[in-house]
Amino acid sequence: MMKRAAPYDRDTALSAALSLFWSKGFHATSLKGLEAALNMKPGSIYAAFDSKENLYLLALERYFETSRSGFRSQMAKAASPLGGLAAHIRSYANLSPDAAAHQVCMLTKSLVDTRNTDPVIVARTRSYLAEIRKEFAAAFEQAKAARELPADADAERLARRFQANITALRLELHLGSGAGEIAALSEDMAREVERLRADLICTAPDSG
Amino acid sequence: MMKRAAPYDRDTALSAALSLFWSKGFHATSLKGLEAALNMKPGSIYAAFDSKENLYLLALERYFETSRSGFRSQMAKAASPLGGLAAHIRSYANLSPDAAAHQVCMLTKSLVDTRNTDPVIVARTRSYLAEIRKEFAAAFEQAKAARELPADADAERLARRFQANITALRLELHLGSGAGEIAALSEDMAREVERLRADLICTAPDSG
DNA sequence: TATTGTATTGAGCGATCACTCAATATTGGG
DNA sequence: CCCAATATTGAGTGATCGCTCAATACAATA
Repeated sequence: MMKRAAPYDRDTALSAALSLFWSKGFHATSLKGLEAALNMKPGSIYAAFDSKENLYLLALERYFETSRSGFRSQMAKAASPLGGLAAHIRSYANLSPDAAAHQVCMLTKSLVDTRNTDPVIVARTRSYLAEIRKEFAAAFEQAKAARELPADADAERLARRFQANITALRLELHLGSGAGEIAALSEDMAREVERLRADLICTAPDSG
Repeated sequence: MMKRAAPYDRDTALSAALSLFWSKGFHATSLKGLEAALNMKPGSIYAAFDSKENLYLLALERYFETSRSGFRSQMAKAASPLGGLAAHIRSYANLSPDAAAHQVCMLTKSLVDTRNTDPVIVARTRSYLAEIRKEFAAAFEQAKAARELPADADAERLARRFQANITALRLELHLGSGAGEIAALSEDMAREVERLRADLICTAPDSG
């Protein structure tokens, strides 16, 4: 006796759920909205995903996996680690306007939305943010190995700073600032990364 | 015929409302929660504040006024404009742990929470963020006037960058990172401001 | 102190919330 | 072609949502 095949596509459904949660946040997303977005009746949703919270967690996981693998493939294409990190920042400034409005980091949104209301989601969000930061730190370590960075550079610290920059840039996109302002901001951030190169030195000149 | 005096303190009530909205966000804050926080019955709340949305807007206004005047008095105490801006950043790293957990910028939270659900709140939030940025830009202009910055420095651009840094730093506080990590991040940001000083030059040395 | 205008009260409104489950539809195996 | 196993359905659950309003308590005048 074989199981009946599921007539819904789990990946499509999760993708639709992610899109809605990303847009409205956890609390402002209703089951009614999810029913419409997933094209599923409440019973099917609960049979497939157990609860609204669990569906959110699954969508968040999907977001995390997609983000991380996207970053990895961007880095694989880069000429150098630091070049890849700078290019990653600049890539946010080149998004189409409609894609740009979408662009708060889902993890940031998740953290802000549920920080004092849903400990389970917060814990998961924290760990994904840490995973992404580890990814950044690994890239800075590669830069050290490639002698792009001095051997005593603190990869963890640079990674946290880098992640803070990305977060702020994406919030600015979410805010809907003009393309020129976004370009200037991302350029400032990208150059901050490039200025770390070991062959550049900052000095205080002699006074007078 | 005189009016009966209101037995509730409007300032105390707004402060309590702000605290609750700040903690939970607009959507996750219920009237029941507000009744408890303000110690008012639903009828009184609606007589005094019209609607949940309007109460939120009033609390947000209060937050904005407090933030701006706090920044202004910090700057008034500073030895120099750039010094004041750097000190402002460092001040976030010196908060007590319980105050730190509270510390997402309410405007950031407001933007993320209501971006696709409440246009009225979003519009007000945008304008407050712009007002704060104008405050930062004015400080950078003062730095130019005091010859701390070169005359061709772009105050608007520096202000946007500064605001992005503050936003990211406060998100990191909200995330609950360790005191050491927060201190390192804020130090990186504060030094970025100080490095703008006109008497520091970055050069690329001769190769070899 | 009686009157009058206003502030406060809180039960309860219809709508919507997340969610359930008995009934039904659909499938592959025998 | 029928049956057993599973997926889907959607009306309906109790709880809670934001909010209202007739009733009540109160303070200032006359």
